[in-house]
Amino acid sequence: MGDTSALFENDDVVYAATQIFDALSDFTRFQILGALSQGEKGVSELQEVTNVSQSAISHQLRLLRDRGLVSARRDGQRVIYSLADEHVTTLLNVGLEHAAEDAHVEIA
Amino acid sequence: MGDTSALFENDDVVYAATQIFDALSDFTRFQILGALSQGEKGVSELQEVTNVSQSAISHQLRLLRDRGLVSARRDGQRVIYSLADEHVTTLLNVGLEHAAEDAHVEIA
DNA sequence: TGAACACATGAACAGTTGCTCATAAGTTGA
DNA sequence: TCAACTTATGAGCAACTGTTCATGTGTTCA
Repeated sequence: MGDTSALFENDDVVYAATQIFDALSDFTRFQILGALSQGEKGVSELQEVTNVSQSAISHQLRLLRDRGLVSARRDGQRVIYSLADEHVTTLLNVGLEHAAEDAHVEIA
Repeated sequence: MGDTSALFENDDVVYAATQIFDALSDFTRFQILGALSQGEKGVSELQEVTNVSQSAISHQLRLLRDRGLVSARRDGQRVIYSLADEHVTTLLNVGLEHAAEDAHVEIA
């Protein structure tokens, strides 16, 4: 890992970092991204995972699309979403691991 | 890194992860944590770094204390804050690196 | 073409967030 | 003890967030 200390002085970079973290800070979005980290999925599949309404999912997917975290392709009537950024997988895993440690949950 | 995929099904762990990310999702808090990642600091020093009011800093420090991300000790009139959790440093760095890459900023 | 299906979008609303302002609380030296 | 200094806190408020509800858009198949 490079020396990141100088990056703290670059407001644009700091802001961009906060935006990434913000995307991961909501329960529904985290679940969506978690599901997508295990493979691309359609909206109805994501709905099963998250247990919120179709509309709510779509709104969150729009936010994630706008921030460049997921990308979409159409397959007939369905729209298939996938992670647009490998970075996200890393952050999800690091965040989960740390949360699990704090909560004393064993990692396989 | 262990296999984290099972953790996505543990709502408590997922929620804990979102709370960590939430702490990192605000510009002021990110600056505070960034400054602290380079060593413990008093409130007035943090105020210089962040350029917001003393009250605003204190409110954010309270949130970070409540979430267990920073710890405080008194030194005379001053109160010295430091990171309570090594995890945070990792996340700050990973987030910054990724943000810098996205923004095509060179890392030393 | 039209009905059925899958997803997206806009408005509206309650809940939350981060700030300011005023003030309180803790510490030191005179 | 009191004034000066540093930090913390509560109330209040404008801005933002995540959801629901209603409806729109795009696609398939008969």
